[in-house]
Amino acid sequence: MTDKKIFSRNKILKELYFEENLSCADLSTKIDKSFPVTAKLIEDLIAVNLVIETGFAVSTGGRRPLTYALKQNVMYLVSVAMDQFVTRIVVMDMQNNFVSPIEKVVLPLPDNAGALEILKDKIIQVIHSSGIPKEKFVGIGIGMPGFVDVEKGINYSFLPLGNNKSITKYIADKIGLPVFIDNDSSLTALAELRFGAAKNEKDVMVVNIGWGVGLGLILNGVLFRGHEGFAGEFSHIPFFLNGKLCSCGKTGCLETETSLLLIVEKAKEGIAEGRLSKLSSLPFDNLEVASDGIMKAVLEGDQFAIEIFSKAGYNIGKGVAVLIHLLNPKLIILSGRGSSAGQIWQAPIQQALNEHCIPRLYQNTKIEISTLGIHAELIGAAALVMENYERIPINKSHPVSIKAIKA
Amino acid sequence: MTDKKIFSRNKILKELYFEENLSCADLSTKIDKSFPVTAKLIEDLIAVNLVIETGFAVSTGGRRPLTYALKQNVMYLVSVAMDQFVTRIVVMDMQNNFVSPIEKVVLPLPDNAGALEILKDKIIQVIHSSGIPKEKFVGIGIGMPGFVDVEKGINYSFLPLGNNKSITKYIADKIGLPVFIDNDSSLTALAELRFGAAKNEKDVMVVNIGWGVGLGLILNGVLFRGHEGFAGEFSHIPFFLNGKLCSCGKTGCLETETSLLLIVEKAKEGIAEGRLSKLSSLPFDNLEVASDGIMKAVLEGDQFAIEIFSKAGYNIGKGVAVLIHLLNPKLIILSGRGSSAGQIWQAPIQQALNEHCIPRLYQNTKIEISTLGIHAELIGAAALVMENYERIPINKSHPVSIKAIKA
DNA sequence: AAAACTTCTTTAATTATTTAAAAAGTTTCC
DNA sequence: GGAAACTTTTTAAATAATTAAAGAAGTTTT
Repeated sequence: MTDKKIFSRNKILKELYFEENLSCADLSTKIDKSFPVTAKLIEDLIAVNLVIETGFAVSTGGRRPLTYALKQNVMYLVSVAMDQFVTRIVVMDMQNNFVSPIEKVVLPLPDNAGALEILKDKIIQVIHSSGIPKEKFVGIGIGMPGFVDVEKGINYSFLPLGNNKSITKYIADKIGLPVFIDNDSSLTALAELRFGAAKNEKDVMVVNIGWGVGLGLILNGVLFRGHEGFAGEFSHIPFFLNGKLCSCGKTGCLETETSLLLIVEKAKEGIAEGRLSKLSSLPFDNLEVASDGIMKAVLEGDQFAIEIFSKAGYNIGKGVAVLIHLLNPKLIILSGRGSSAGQIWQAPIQQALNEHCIPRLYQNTKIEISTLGIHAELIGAAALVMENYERIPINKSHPVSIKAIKA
Repeated sequence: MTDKKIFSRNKILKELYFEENLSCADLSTKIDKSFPVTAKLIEDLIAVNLVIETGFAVSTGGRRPLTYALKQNVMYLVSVAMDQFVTRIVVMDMQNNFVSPIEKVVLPLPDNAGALEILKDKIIQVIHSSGIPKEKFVGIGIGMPGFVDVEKGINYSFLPLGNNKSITKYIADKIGLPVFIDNDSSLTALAELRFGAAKNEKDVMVVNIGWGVGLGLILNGVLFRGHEGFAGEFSHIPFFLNGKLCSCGKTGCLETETSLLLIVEKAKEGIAEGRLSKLSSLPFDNLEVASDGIMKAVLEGDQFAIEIFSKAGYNIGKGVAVLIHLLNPKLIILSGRGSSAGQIWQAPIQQALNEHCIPRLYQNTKIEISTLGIHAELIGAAALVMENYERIPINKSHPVSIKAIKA
């Protein structure tokens, strides 16, 4: 089988990962090959047990097409979602299921020279304890905060490795699987684009509400990363004249007035000042538990919690107004950890848009809360590997590949 | 000749418009066809006198390639650049030369029901007085302010035509040539992308300093227009808490603190307050003359004029800081009318970036002043037609096309 | 100064795509 | 209610494109 054919074959597998049950006609247009070529490739893939027929799709006015899907239990992925404090690792299958328990590791990233090695060891551990043979893994996808160069596999903010060495190469060498990294907000957006509310949409902003306020940009139907891969630094746009010092060293950044970190802080302050609220019993030193607790209180109607969220939401909305003016998106998705607070975001954001947007511009822009929520980054990390699937070099020791090549 | 061949043939003409003197190998990759196919098409184009050989290019280490270019005096374009007050019309050839005098028409757009008809008549007049037979015109490109839907050919802000009828269709029907419209800032960016400082760049922001502050976005190497085509509304992002009412009805928009309109106003105020300056003799009721005069004074070192520009520049810079955070561009080009003030913009903008940008982000972002300047929009309007050249339906009465089809 | 290496051009062989036709299914209209 | 008209998928034959190979022209290296 020629390199080109393998490339097309892998593109079919990739398309079937992103969308189950595609017909030969669908695949033909998606991989940009003619029907005969596509049909032949599918036949081969069925012969080597990577793809199966899944019956007929409903007719759209003509003959019903045969549909195909990836065979189960043949290929797996490792997904890693990191934030500044906690790292989650999980094994996923090609049907987007978690097939191992989500391993949660407390792994603070700032000023942590050993973080990368711990990360590597934990990934190995998760692979081992999954009981799945390593040959069945396609690759490892990792989402992380900071300035990430996707191509070079470097994070300029965290996980230092000396001399700008490649994180992906480091882990790939140690574990023996292809590794891909990206910024956490980009992966959140990728998850939404491929499996969430942004599916099949062209221009979508995914606001990743977490300890900061990240932004993943889907422009012209693809993830936009910018010249050096640093696009989406929503958190640090100069936006307020509040004089508040930001973690980045500047003042007045967007995140000085909105983020889950700020919300936890405000809650802590309020409780200290004696506000009556369900929040009074929260352990404010544990950020994850505290922020989850506040969001739970919001859903239960706690006045104080809602008040804090409304203020933060209004400020996010003002930032979103800037996005709408500059990029005229069709949809804005609120995703990430903070999306657990649900519809509470809608009202204050809409209020901000009413005040700060030209009507013509936001009239046709929807705001939606992610249904992927906290899992978005993990799903995005898996998707990242598969985005690059056709580019993964054929590893001779890779049974999955070998079987297919023999055909 | 099949439709597909005509499509590829037109793509060659298009590529030769955007870049003179391309080799067959260059064209082959650019139109995404094999060498034999491309060679055949070029042969045909030479046979019908649309393309000529232009000798050999310098060797890049091997055999010197034969280069080709568009034949002169065979095809022409009409370019129109509108702002809210003045409209410019000119005939251009395929070598980007103005081949007629630039016709300047005072044509105020706000609340002007008859503007479209005047525009149409003026275009006809320019075509006639150019003395070039209509069959030699490929099409008409028009840049205009406002919310423009490029596909539908509608401007939601100006040039009303009732019932959302298409401006392009209206003019095309009356004149008998294909018409394309776009937002003025988008065309400025297109000109920079194709013929200016953004040539061959991937991620560039073109800041169009005029009566407002427009923005043309080049993302992933192509002009980005957004979901409905309204992207780039830089002027009206909510950015200041100055309480100043903007023309859009909101307060605190970027353009309330920076734009040529504001600069003229500030100059007028200053002079009225008795500031000593070369500006005292300017006719402030004539915006064009006044703003040109102030920019001239800047270049001549007038203190007061420089002071005004520095403040405006700082505020643009603060806005640019937002762009850099969100989109991580490689290059920012200051274009449009205001670029005549030249390098004076650099210092205050850099100052703003120093204060409001994360160093890592703006370190590798350049700021440049456009060399296309005031002509950018006209050049962009011509480029707009040629961008769509392969899509222009073959008009049977079009000698240029007929000659080629016969082959 | 000749050999080795690049790059462009041409021709021939291979490969892929297009097109036409058949098969299977849905909707419409008399 | 059932045949006709319309859709869409699939198959097979015709057409067109790409690729590979070989030759030509020029540059760089040894």
